[in-house]
Amino acid sequence: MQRFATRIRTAIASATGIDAAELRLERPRDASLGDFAFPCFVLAKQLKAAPPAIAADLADKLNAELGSDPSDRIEAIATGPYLNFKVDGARLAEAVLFGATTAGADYGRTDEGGGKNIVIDMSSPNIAKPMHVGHLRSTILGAALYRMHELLGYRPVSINHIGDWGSQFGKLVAAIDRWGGEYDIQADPIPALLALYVRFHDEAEAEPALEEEARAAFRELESGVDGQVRATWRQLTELSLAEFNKTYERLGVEFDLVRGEAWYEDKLQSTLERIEATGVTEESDGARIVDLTSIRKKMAPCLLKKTDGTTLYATRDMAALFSRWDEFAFERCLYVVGSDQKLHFEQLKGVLKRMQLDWEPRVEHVAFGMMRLPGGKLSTRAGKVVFLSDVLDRAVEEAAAVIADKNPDLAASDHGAEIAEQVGVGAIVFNDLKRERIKDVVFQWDEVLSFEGETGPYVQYSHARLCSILRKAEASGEAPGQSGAAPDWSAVDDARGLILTLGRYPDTIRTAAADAEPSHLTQYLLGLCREVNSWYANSRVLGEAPGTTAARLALVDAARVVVRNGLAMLGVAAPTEM
RNA sequence: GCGCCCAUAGCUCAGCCGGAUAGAGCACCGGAUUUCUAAUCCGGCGGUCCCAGGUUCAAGUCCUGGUGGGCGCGCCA
Repeated sequence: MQRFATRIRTAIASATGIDAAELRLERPRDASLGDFAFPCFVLAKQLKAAPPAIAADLADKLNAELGSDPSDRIEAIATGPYLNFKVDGARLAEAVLFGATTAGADYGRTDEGGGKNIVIDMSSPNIAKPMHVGHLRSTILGAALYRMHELLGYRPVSINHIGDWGSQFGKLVAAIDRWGGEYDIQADPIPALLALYVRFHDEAEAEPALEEEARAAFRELESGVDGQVRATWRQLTELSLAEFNKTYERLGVEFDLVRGEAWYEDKLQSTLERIEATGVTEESDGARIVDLTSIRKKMAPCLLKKTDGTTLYATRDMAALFSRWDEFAFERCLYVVGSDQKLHFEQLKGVLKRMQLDWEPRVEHVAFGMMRLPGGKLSTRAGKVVFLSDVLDRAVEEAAAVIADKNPDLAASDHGAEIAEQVGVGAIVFNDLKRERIKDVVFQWDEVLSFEGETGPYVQYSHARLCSILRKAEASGEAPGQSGAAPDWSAVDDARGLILTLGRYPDTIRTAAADAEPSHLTQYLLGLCREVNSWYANSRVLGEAPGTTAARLALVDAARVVVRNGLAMLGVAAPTEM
């Protein structure tokens, strides 16, 4: 695939004198026009001629060169101001289809990352609070970016920056001291802790002494004393992590490092000194700040130390950032965090800029839009949340019902439950990665539980159908290894667009990773499946002339590989039947 | 008040860092199954690409100014 584009580019380059690297080939609006397109407008000024004339002229010149090898011919066709190129169909099919199937799970793998580190800060739930639908986005966006970078030869490092520090732990400890006995924290920790947290806020309004107890508890925690408070904190952390892990397992997500804010506790002092040493800090209203108005007019300063000398969120994040740079010398450090924290990351980067650290551009805030309910914002304290586990459970239930309806034999078999899990969870994950990450989303049950149209199950179903054809080919003795027939590539002439799409998979991964935008991949998969389904609705694969069947099976197999790989990148299972 | 982000079909969204006639899904209407799984496919309906200027051979895409919505704005995280 790449080969054809390169040949075209070098040919244009030698005919026009333009650097081949600067030439960008497009996709013709209408696939019947050709496989690649080059608009000639850009040459008009230089050659002092009208674009259509240039196109016609270039077509003649290029055909002489690109057509020289009759067995690997590329045809140049001038269409108005455009120069379109049509690759030899058999060559294209062979190169793309065999390329994908022989590479298999490694299709699209490159070493362009050179083993460079990509730090991905993702998920980051808060201890003692439930994971809700809002946490899903960070987790699966981060996981998808992880897999894509890995495929491109980078060495990703995922870090779960658990929210395990801060004044809210004082509140929790105080609440447990008071009413802990009334709740069964061990049995079902998260709801119990949530209830305690909510109760603290309710009762603290009437009883201010509670706030003081909370502050005292947090002071003890911060002091480093290994007493009762710390023991409680440690226990809370362990219980919560065990709960989170259940969800991570269902989502197929793992972390290289689980480092909460507390992990950076002993690095705060050195971090402050490091920043102070560059002379960018100053005193303001008794607090220690870094002024950022030189970065952007009226930008709020970064607060590093409160009046009372204690540290803040930004201080701890700066400590984390330096720690990560020192440890990994990352090529990119991706913060997969909601767009509501945009300013916070601009401030962190602003401090790096003022310190004149040249690696500042490598720190990127991969912001995503807010999840809201039809009634308004999510709020843990107000109880306006949709628990992630409930969403997954309901989706799996729904999937089981659909399978029982559409495929009763499968539902009754050993793996019926397993496939329901894969389809249900897949629907949720795919749905969340479907749109551009920056867009806000309103959580709607009927939308996330939809299995038709542009959904995860649609893609999974397409994959299952392809697998089914391959299974049947095996049974009838028509599979490639069995029949031994040479593919007659003219039998897939009607699938040109589809073949080109398959060839574009590696590039899709590349741009999705570069833009930190997995939706490029979900959209690609939806388009690919639409093309595949449409194609085989009209083209019979099995039982045709051996050469025809061989060629079409090659297409089916390549499509199967690409869909399966793409889903794997997203963390969505690809069942072979459903 | 200030800053950042978003705005494309009734609804939810694509639109390949400026190119050819703006595309899907849902919903609605109609059609396809003795055929490799109908979670599918085919057709129809549906557009002042928020508004006004500007840049350009070319603007949904870039710039400026508005409008509407979201988010944020010094001792919370």
